[in-house]
Amino acid sequence: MAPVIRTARERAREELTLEIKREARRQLADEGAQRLSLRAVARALGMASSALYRYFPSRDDLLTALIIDAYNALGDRVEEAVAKSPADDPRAQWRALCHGVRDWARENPHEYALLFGTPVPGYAAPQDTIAPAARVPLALVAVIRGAAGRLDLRAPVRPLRGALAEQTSALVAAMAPEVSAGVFTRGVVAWSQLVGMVSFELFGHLVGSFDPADAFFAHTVEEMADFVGLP
Amino acid sequence: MAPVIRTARERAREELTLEIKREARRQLADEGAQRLSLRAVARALGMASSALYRYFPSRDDLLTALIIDAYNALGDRVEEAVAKSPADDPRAQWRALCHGVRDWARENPHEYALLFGTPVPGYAAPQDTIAPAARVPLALVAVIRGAAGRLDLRAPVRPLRGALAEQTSALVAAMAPEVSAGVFTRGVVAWSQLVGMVSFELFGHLVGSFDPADAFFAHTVEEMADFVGLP
DNA sequence: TGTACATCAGTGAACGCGCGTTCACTGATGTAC
DNA sequence: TGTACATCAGTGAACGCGCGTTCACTGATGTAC
Repeated sequence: MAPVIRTARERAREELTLEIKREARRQLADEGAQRLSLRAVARALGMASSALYRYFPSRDDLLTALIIDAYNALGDRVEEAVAKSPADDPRAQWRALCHGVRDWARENPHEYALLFGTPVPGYAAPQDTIAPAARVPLALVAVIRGAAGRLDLRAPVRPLRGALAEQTSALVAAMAPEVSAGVFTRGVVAWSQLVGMVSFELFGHLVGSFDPADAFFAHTVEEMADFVGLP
Repeated sequence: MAPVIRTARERAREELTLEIKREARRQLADEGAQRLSLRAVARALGMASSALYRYFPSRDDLLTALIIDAYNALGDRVEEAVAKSPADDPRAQWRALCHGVRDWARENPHEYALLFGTPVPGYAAPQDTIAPAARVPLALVAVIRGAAGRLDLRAPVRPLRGALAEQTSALVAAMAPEVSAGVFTRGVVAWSQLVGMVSFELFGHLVGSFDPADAFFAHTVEEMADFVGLP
């Protein structure tokens, strides 16, 4: 019963939804998330502001859509970068992942801030954001899994105790059974270091010390690869 | 000629300046920086909103004052925590520093976000914020300097090349001449990791994995102490 | 294929709100003689 | 010590702006017979 060919209405709706998001993304890139306004988007598109409510029930829903799109844009970029690296070279893959995150962040600073900066006040991330948000962490886990069995840990991992041992073993069992719990936590440490470093750069905390940050970034990526034990 | 005893006017001005900041800080804690409004502060204090302009020339100046106060509050907390640790135990000092940052951040999440989250759009940090902002990094450098000569690097530091070697040697010469350039960069890596990890926790990126984060945090602090080579 | 009705996109006015900042003013505090 | 003048804090009205959201409506598109 459902027609394969979309009706004019359906096509128009899909296109306008995309155009609204595109315009909103443009304003986000210009001004940042907190200055994003439905009325300004409607104005730029030449529509009445009330018309947007046919497409997004509220400003927060538009924001959610932008967040999901941003996570997916970052995920696409990173997955592609990793896939282009040699399949048997975890260190090259890790390098690609890190530079993918940084390059995307520098090209889209406000979208990066929307994902990893201060949460928008009063906004609660709905379930739909979880899967897109997990893409880069999952890519990182995949890189480490690909190196399982040939990891080279120069500094021994400290044993995990108590609550941490439980949290980690649940995650390892579900995501990376061939990786040791200690190495898995090192991966999480490396991931938080990566985001911390990119945030430092974009949010201006390296001005006067390691700015420009290219050399520091490249060096740290290698150091953290060592830390995780990637061959 | 300048009187030692302040006039009533001067005392009133100092007190009201403090009260304005106190109220602003309260609203910051409740709602976050972007919802902070001069009019709401004035309302809470029972004054006309125009009266605040006798104390702060604009909203941005009030924000700057809050940022400086927040950096100093964090700096006080961390310096005190480090000072309370055994003078000859760099690892204990590092531990105190890290937990000081995290505890303060959890107690003052919106102030932490003001310092380390998304920069307020249109706001440019003036010179006055630089020194307060440097306090925790300087405390970290002091911890590493105190360990100079007895560092225990299990994984060798990669050599610094080109621009990074230059940036680092300038900083090391000015701040920590007894520390090697490689270890100095590891300190910066540890600092960015610390902020990344605290941001992950406060901004909700550990929900569903390492939340609650106490055990993960404590473990990572030790791992990063190893990474920097603290005895 | 043509008609009658239902669905839906988009409009424009309005509600109710809050904001930062300016300005002419009043009245209290401080200063110089 | 008392007076005349200058300084300053605080007021209240106003400017000019923007926002999210609702609602009754018109007119085009889609659907069932």
